[in-house]
Amino acid sequence: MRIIDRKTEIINCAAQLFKNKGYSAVTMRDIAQALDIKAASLYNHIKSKQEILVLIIIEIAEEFTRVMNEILESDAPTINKVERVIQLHIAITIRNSDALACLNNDWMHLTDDQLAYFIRMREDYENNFRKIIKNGVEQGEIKANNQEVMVFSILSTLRTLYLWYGKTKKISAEELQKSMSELYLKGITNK
Amino acid sequence: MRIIDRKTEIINCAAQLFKNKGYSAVTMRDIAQALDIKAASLYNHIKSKQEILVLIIIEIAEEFTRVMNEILESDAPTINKVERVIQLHIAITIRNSDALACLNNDWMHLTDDQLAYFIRMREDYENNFRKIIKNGVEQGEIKANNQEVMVFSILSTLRTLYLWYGKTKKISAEELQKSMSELYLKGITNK
DNA sequence: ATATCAAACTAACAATTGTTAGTTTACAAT
DNA sequence: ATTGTAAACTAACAATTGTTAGTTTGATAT
Repeated sequence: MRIIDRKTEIINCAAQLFKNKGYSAVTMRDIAQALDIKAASLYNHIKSKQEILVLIIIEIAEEFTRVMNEILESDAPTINKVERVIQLHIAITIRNSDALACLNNDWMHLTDDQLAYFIRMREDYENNFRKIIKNGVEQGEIKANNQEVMVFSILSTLRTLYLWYGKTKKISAEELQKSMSELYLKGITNK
Repeated sequence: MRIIDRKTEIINCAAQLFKNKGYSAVTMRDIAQALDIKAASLYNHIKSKQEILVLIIIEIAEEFTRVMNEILESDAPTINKVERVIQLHIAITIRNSDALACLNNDWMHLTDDQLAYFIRMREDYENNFRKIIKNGVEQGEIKANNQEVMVFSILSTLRTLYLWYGKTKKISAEELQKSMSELYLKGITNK
């Protein structure tokens, strides 16, 4: 076992390829070639192509689930909770944008139990964020406009952050966090 | 030629399948089966699988390009232009969400000229929206916060609208338009 | 009745897919 | 020196892929 073991190297390499072309369009030979080995050699480390997908997606999904539960259970004001959700997405995007892209685009290629597990986590995540917003409205912190639109707008942006981050001139995590909070909390117009 | 000809039926059917599983994971036999014919029969109507993808994506992309240019050239206030962009995405989402999903997820499977053409349209679209925001800042209509964050947040939401629209309890195009404008222009917080 | 033609069919192809079996290599520990 | 082991290899497989060639069907117009 090295500092980063071979299996992890394969997972990371695969995630990068999946990000660019999608799970289905990437072959085991593609992954092998990127690592400068033969396709059959991959099977010394992983069980199947499916397993690679599962390992990429589930770990990230569980992290989202875990942190979201922490945020939900805290007794901070709603605005603070929304900020922490934004922070969570930024942090994971910076740490592992390849896996995030894969989670977003290729989750439907999971099968059976793993697929059901993922879908449940995803639904729970959305519902928990919905609860945060709803609670904010009840506490008078947040406008009583269409809550669904708020929920999906914010989550859409956060989920596709990986498409933007690092693309234009570099922006720090702190600045991104600040700008996004400002945008969603106060809007874009003057006055 | 019927009211809706066979080729269009194939395109629409394929778009729906592509939406669910992605271009690469859908086989010609899948498309054929959904139409209750054999795969080889498809080739009486279309030239290749690639052609289906091109026809789905390019038409929509050109529509976005065309309308964006109209909006950009108008002399309406910035806020009005942003609202019209929102309106554009809502309209196309409602009319053809399958094709929109395909454009979003499978554009990278275009090849050669079509790929270059698409990428150029996409870049132009983003740049044009960026110009609208920038102009709004210069006119004093919009806050001088991080403009990039505004651009990508709004476009992210608009581009993934197809994932949400029609999912929860139905909301009219007008109400969606109103809620989204309100959200982005004024934010979610009270006061 | 005959000809036309769109649109389906059957059968097959060459290439590519994920995967398995069995073997070799190179280095570390005994 | 011998053994063990991680990690590569070659060769091949059965299935699936997009696609082509040639044929049949069924309705419409002459």
